[in-house]
Amino acid sequence: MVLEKEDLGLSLSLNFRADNWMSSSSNSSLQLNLMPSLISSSPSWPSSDRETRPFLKGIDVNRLPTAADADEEAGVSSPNSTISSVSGKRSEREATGSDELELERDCSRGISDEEDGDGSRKKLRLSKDQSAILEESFKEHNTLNPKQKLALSKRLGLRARQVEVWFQNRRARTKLKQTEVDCEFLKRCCENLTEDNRRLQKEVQELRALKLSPQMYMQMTPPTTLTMCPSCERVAVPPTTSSTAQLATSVESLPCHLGPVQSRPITFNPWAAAIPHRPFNAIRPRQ
DNA sequence: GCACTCACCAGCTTTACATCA
DNA sequence: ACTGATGTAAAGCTGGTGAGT
Repeated sequence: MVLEKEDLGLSLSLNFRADNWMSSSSNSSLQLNLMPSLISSSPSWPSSDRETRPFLKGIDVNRLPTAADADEEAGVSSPNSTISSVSGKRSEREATGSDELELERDCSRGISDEEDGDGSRKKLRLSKDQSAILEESFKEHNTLNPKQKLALSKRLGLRARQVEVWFQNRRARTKLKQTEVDCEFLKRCCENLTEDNRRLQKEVQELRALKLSPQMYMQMTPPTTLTMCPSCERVAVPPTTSSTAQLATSVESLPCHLGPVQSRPITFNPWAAAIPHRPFNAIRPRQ
């Protein structure tokens, strides 16, 4: 069975406003929708398929939490993290070799009396319903507080650690997808700029050719300079003749309420127009 | 203020499993 | 039917950070 990305409920959309891309305070413009469009389509395995799979020979990895799991949920929700978090002290802690620590570690690995004890790691495959519920929960909030984690783990019949891991991996997948979208977008920006560059180079060549014939040069319409009234933010209508004098007086004819104003040329930044603000709504900022 | 512990997270890796040629 | 390559997702490992003591 091959699952396409659509099967995972991942959908992408590129929506951006060209005028606010560079603004750090702008709204999210490049939207990435990684939420399940169809909850029922998200799981890796159909439940019927799952029932026939041979991979659960040893233990039922979807078993309800055991007493050890209950201990975990009661406070040691992330035993592996707990160990690893004390990065500098890890060796110290392991050197102590306390029974509690070993038990805790075993719990985190899913090792229990029910397992065959050969050290092999049995892989959990979430059921269709479990995946759907997790996706639904992720859609609401991509991180879980301990209370939510506990409630979800009980609802799903999983260990809190399993729910935690699922959310971590899900965030990672979301971010990876976001990166792919960003790369694709930047690639297109690059292509557009290359095309612009080619067009402008051609224009420069043409202008240089015109410069060689002064008669034509004098007949040319002067370069348009847009001006803006600083008070009302309106753009002045550019002069339609080639008269330099009229061009010079165009500032005074601005639609301004405050009398003579200074002109303000409008600058156009192709990057500002082309590159939308990079959204990361789905990604929670690091603590 | 400082040291320590704890919980959580991101990033990367490993591993089990499914699928396909 | 078997097998190796490959993709995917669950889980492990490591280091960083903030909060609490």
